[in-house]
Amino acid sequence: MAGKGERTRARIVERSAALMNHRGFSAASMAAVVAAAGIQKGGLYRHFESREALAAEAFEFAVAQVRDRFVRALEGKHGAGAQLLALLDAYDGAGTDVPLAGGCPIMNTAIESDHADPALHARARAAMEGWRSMISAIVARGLRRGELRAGIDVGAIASIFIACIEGGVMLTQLYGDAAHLSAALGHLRRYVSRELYVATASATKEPS
Amino acid sequence: MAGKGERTRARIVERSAALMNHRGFSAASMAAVVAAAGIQKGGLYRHFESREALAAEAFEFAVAQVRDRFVRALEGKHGAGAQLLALLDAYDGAGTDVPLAGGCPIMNTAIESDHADPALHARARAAMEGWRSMISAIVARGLRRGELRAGIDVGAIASIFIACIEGGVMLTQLYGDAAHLSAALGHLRRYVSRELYVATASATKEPS
DNA sequence: GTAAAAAGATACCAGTCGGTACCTTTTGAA
DNA sequence: TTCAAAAGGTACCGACTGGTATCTTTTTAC
Repeated sequence: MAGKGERTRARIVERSAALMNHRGFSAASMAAVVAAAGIQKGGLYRHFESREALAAEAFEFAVAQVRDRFVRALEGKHGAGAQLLALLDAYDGAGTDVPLAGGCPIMNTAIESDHADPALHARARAAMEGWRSMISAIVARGLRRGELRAGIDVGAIASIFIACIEGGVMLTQLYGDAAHLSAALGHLRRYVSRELYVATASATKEPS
Repeated sequence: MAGKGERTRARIVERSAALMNHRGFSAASMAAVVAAAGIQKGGLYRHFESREALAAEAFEFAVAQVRDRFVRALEGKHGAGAQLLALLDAYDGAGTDVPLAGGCPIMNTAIESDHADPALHARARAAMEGWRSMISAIVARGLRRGELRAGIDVGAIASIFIACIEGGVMLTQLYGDAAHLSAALGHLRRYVSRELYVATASATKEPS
């Protein structure tokens, strides 16, 4: 049965993550949270020490949801080029899916918490670091295997990828038009195939 | 003398713009605003109908400050390539300058107001549209004059530019490290010179 | 210099914020 | 079936929110 309390607690985190990614992990009021979670305040505070603690868990949940999406997208992909392209493909149509419905939780929180909530800001930084290291690892491995052009800056490429993607997500959220994210993703695909690739197309098929 | 009231009003807008670009145009409290402006609430509300009206003016002021920076950067530059590169150059060291100290006000507001403040969201969209049309106009003129490669998508290039820049600004704000924005700007510079340019280097020097 | 008008300060308002004490209901092991 | 523990609901708290009525001070035209 897993215990009713645990199920309720999980439901609160899920609903809070969705609500707070839209309204802001700092900005969303407890009144809105309890309404979305289908519970009263007295009941909610039995499961969480404070609003801050709930916001932290909801943020980590939202980040994990997005991360899982991209980890799944990498399954079965072995070449660095194929993995980078798989990450980009994973964004197509992601704008309307649950995890990314309110935009990227890391970017949202990075901007919302800047100069306002140091604890949340640190969480956003840590989450972004995970996202960066995921891309950096792919690029670094591709470099070691000679699949990607030698001499490129691993950290800079991670920054370029994330900057372009996050900016595209922001524009698509702002205009309600997926064309902006598509343009950014298309640009990165061309960047990968024209500037980073050194191996032939077969490199995307043969592992190691 | 310009009237003491007008000077006070201008001071309130300036200080509010700086404060709200850090704390959020929706999130910053009136208590913080009046403290930053050096005035009491009763005095402030003589100049502004409501908090919302002040936030709107502060936002437009912040946007105008940033826009002016880039309009100035374009002065004397005539070729499309030179203008695009001048825009990118204008970002170097801009992270610590007053207008961009809290990040791009358009992006900040786009994310903060999403699903929370429709009026502010519309202002962010309008401001972004101005930013987009500035870049689109440069690219379109470059196309007409044969300076840029034919067949490129003007709107898509504007999206790519803004996405990459805004994402770079966000990363630099998040980490407090200008390297991320520099990587994004360097990427766009290479993109302009390798993918967009069709004319020789002389095209950057001879107007029309 | 004077007096009216503009500008600013003080002190308050109702409503909402996050949070909690306390009571009722539900759960689940014996 | 029983009953203690867990879970949830109700009603409240002080602090803070945006906003305003009212009084005092400063500015400015004459």
